[in-house]
Amino acid sequence: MLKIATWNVNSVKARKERLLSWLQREMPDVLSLQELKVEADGFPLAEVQDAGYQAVLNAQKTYNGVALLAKRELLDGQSGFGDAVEDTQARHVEATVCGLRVLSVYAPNGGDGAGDKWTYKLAWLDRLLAYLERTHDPRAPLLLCGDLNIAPDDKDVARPDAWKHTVLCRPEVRDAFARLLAWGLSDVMRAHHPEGGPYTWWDYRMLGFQKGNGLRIDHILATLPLAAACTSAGVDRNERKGTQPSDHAPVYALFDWPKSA
DNA sequence: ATGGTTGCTTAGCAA
Repeated sequence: MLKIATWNVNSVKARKERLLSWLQREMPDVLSLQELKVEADGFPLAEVQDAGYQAVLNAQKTYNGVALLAKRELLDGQSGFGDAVEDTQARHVEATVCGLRVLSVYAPNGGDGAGDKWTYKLAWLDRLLAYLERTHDPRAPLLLCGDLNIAPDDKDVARPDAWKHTVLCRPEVRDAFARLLAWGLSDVMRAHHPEGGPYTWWDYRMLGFQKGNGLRIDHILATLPLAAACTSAGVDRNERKGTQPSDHAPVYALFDWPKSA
């Protein structure tokens, strides 16, 4: 059994104690992190290693930054799509663990949906798909984990009318999500929660969590050989409570898959 | 329509 999780921690510095205690309590085999917001030397590597984890980082100062943590060896770490685009934002890292290729991604938010940030988001999602098509095989065991900044369906939004025209819900990004699935990825959360949700993010503004104004924008997508082995999936909603929470809760999925693979 | 909160950086941006 493999436990895979993904968590946008919204600053690994601000979330260090929460991250370490969550790791020790939940002991996922693999944890995908987003929004580290620190350079590599600001990442709490020694503490993470003390907790029994290896790490592969694509770190960046102030914004973005992604990582993969794992109890087993992380092999062949790689960052960035290696395409023709000049991109300074750290939004992708991947590695092989337990025979799986695992990607941790932080998709652009898209801002107000009018300017450069929106153009960049749509282009980045296109580049992600092109990268998968170019470098990966959907018949192989692969996991795409992270904050895609897409709520795939109105069922994934507590108040769909309020969010309908935003960058998280517009048809363009829902189409990008659908194209990832068409390539060969399966939304394991949807498979185990066909009713929609559970939500993974609540805006700090407007006291989103307190008002139940959530969306499902963090995802674990699996190619078919792995999706078939997924036995359950959920969101650790409690981690959004208490003092100094991230605005995202951890998302996890269990797979009937050998750790030794 | 606007506002509300948090984090990084230090007044303004990003989410």
